[in-house]
Amino acid sequence: MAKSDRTRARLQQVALDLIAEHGFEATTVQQISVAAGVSPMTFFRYFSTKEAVVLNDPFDPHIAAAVAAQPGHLTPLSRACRGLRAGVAGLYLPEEQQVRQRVRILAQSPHLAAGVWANTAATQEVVAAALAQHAPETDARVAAAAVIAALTVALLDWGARDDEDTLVACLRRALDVLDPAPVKRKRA
Amino acid sequence: MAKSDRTRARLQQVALDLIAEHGFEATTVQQISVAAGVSPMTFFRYFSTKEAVVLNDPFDPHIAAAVAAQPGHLTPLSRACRGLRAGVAGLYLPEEQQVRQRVRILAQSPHLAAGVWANTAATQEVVAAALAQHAPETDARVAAAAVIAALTVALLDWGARDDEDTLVACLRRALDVLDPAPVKRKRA
DNA sequence: GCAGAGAATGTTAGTTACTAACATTCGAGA
DNA sequence: TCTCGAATGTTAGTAACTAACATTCTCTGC
Repeated sequence: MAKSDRTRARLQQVALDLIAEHGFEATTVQQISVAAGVSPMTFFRYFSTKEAVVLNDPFDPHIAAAVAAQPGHLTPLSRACRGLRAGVAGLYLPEEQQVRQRVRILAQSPHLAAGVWANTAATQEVVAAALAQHAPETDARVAAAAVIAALTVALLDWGARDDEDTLVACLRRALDVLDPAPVKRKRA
Repeated sequence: MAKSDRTRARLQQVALDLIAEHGFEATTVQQISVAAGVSPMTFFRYFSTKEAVVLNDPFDPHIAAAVAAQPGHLTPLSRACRGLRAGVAGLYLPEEQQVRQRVRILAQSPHLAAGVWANTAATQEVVAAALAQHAPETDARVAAAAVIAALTVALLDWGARDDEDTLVACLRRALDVLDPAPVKRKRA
């Protein structure tokens, strides 16, 4: 592992610990850098903004393919939901508890929650592009935004709770709210 | 009109002009204040952040009542959409062109677009609360978020375009994407 | 018209996020 | 060991905000 990777990991770990303890706004970049034994400048070389250290999009653009693969005769919303369901199903989360810890931080600061939404812009675009093959562009954008918003809210909600619910199940339920057709036929 | 109202209006007008011309990031609070003949401190007394001068939520919390009035046997998504449709129908926009000018500014900066979403938090909550009477809370939140996201994207999309489309028609179409049942029966 | 009260604004001096330009050290391979 | 490039530091600056306090307006009652 290169030195830079270690520094980045150390910065992020220290940042998450401090923020979890004192809150996002109350934690300064200076504190983080000092605690990581590094100068503030170095922090910004690894994370372009303070938000970036805690924000990282769990949605993978590869789901666009899954969306595009859905049959074109469905409504844009259904296509998006079914595609996302397929994408979510393949989600591999090695350390769910650590993910939850981070999401918890996000859920607590409205400022960060807005950042999460902004961070999904790329995902929204690819989903919208996939939908636009069979629907007007505006409709595609609207459907994509609705689905991603639903997943985002479900994610934050999951982070705020403290039960045994699994993230994947939670996301699936969110999709069911928008597209209530999880019919699993044994055979057509 | 009190002096404070005039100052606020002047600051906002000057800010919108400058931002429309040079962009949001490129316009400093200092420039705005000077152009308005006032000190930067005064700017912040009227607008808590630079964003606030351009951000103001067009969604009125009174729509919560319309949502709550929808029949409980429908799915949360349908209830939300039908409620919002009723709310949007009663939308009165005196100066649609000025609204569009402002929305155009919002649509151009990703940072501001995220702010718009954050600004809808209050509306989301009241819609979710109205839905929660007949659905699990998480489902209610998810449906509310999806619907508001759809309207937000439709709003920004409308601002980015330059056609003769009216905002209300645009919002209605967005709702149709999520709840394709605008059936207008003559008589039951 | 005028005095006083309270609102509106200014000044000063900070803190924090972030950037640019340039100097320095560190680490791995020749 | 030398050397080159990566990693980091330093310095100096800009811009968004904030707090505390001083000043100037503006309206109201006399």
